[in-house]
Amino acid sequence: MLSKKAKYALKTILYLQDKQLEGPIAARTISEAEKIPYKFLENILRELKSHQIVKSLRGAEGGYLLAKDPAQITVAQLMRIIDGPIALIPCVSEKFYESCGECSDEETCSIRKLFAQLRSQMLPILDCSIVDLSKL
Amino acid sequence: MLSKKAKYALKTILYLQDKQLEGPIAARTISEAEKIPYKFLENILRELKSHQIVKSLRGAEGGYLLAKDPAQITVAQLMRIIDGPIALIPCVSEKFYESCGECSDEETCSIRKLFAQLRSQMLPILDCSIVDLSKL
DNA sequence: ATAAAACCTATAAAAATTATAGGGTAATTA
DNA sequence: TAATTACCCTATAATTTTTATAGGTTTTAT
Repeated sequence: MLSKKAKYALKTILYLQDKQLEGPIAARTISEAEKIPYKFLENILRELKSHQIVKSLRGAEGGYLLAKDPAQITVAQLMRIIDGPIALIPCVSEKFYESCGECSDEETCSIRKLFAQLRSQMLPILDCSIVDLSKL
Repeated sequence: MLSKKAKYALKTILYLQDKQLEGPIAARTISEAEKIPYKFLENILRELKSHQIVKSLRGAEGGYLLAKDPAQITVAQLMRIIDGPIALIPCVSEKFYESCGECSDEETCSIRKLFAQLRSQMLPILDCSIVDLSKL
């Protein structure tokens, strides 16, 4: 399941995309519009900023903006930043690979093959850009 | 990510499938062979039994057996029993539907459409029977 | 100057996951 | 029939992860 945090992040990005022309949007504004706890949202925004998904302007009249063309921002990117791997077991994760430890032989592990297959089917769907979301 | 518990359950079922001809297998045996904490395994086996995945024989020489043709047992079934929904958000789950609460309009929610699509792509892969796992 | 807002670190609270404890009950075998 | 084996069940503890809050610092526009 997606974490609440990841949902918040998605909503935040969708909101910023929507209000792109209005200049920087304050975290407080997003918090109220999307009913996200303000301080929690700040943490999320900081993570998104550190991954160059959003940028920010400080001081009065400051706020957040998308850091790049929304067509370049995908759901998979956001999920990875907030929740980590897309894959359901770590030993088939591309970006967050870890040995399961438990299975003795990774090559012949039958569970592994299934989840590798699953991951590669999931990926193209999640690589959907946030602008294309509304066109589904 | 799959929970450790779900991995344990998968391993257990695979183990039982392998040892099918040897009659009932004691939880202790599975626990030692697969390095699953014994008491934790008992809990898992009880859940699997309540869902008619395994059956049990009590007393000395007792143990667990698959309750049905392994061709009829799928990875998706096991995941649902142990971890709940396959879907990544509850409002697109078939067996565990719940309103997200957060989005005002489920019909037009753009996130929802993506995850509905994702779920329907995941399902056929996870509906793989445990006997077919080794044939991948 | 003042107010608004991002920035940052730490901590707390809640929930979920993982694991253990301790006894009860049924069946087998000696 | 007594002892042993192993499933059955409920409760609780320990750990980890998730969610949320607290309290400040720094920056900037007015």
